[in-house]
Amino acid sequence: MARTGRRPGATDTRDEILDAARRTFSASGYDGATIRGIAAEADVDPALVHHYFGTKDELFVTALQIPVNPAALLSGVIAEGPEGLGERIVRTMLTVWDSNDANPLLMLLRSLANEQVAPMMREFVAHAIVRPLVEALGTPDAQVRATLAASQFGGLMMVRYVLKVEPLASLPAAEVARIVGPNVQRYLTGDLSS
Amino acid sequence: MARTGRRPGATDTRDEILDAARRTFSASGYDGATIRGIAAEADVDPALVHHYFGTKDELFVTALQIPVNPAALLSGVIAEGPEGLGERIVRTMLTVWDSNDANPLLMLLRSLANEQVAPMMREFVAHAIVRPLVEALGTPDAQVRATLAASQFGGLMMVRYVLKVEPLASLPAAEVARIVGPNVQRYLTGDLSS
DNA sequence: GTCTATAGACGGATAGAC
DNA sequence: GTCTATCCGTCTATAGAC
Repeated sequence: MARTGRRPGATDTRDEILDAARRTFSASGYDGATIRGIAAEADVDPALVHHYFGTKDELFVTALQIPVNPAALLSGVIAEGPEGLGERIVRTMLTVWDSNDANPLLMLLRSLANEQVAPMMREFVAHAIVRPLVEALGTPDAQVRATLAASQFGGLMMVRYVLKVEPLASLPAAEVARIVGPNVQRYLTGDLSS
Repeated sequence: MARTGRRPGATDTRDEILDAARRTFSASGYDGATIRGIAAEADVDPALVHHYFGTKDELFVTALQIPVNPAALLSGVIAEGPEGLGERIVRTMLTVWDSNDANPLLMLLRSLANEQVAPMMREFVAHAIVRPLVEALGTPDAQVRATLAASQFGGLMMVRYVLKVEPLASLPAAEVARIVGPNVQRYLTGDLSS
């Protein structure tokens, strides 16, 4: 099955453009990325990009189709049974993504991140969310705990207010708080090694 | 303190532009929002926007300065003590944001969300993350549980890979999995009413 | 304070030569 | 298959009249 080396008789310009597109979309976001920029990154003419992939939107969608199917990966992890599932999922996700930037979900997330807004966002999270929590906790591991809590806050807002995934988007605030609260509490004051 | 009605002798065009900017940035994202669009929303000439706020970037920053200081809000919640802090924070956040769209953090988040990418993202989360989990769980509340897990995944990716907030961005995958795993596990198979 | 007019730049997309 | 040339639209930003 291994297919090493360059196949003779065919150029791989198309794949090079695709790779360049993935890198550029991930780095600059969908809006920030330009056809011209992608072409420069791939060292080809901008017209070639259109020639192979049509519109910018089609290129983006094509760039999302990646060999490694994340759903299949997830299914594999699930198949090992419910015990310790949470830890296995997180470890698998992070391990894959730490080592592999060409990842569709990561590319999607980074494509969301506008270059000018992302730094403001980090600033905001650090100052308005993490810092007050760190001061309130006052423990050596406060920074980790506060950041973990922030990750849950951020994900909740993402799912509820931006992506509006049901049923979480429509659940009453009090009910969500009742369910999510204990998890945040564990991050802040609970035993993290258990 | 109440200030009802329009004050005589001064126009409030500036505030109207600012409000329009907040609405537009929240709805369309930073890139998607245009000075022209904001001006139209405020029913004024585009040049006026520049006149009052300078560049688009300055307008964005100004729009972020909101009367309600989220850090102060958070401090108030923290001051009530560590017991039940997690639930109180989540409830306070959601309650404020459910009723008030003119919120800086929410505006930042939505400004991240490109109009073309956000739907793809929702699709991806629903199909590649939530659906496999729902099928694996097979319980009536599987949808809620899977969405909650997705919220933690998303927040983690946001903090670790997009915003790169330390120390969470540099922690080894295995350690993050050990810490975050139990929280995900609770969402998937734990008792949500406790 | 408000608007008209426009400069100036950029990016997506296409036609067509080679 | 690849590139040149270019059209066309959109945007920010400014100068200046009223």
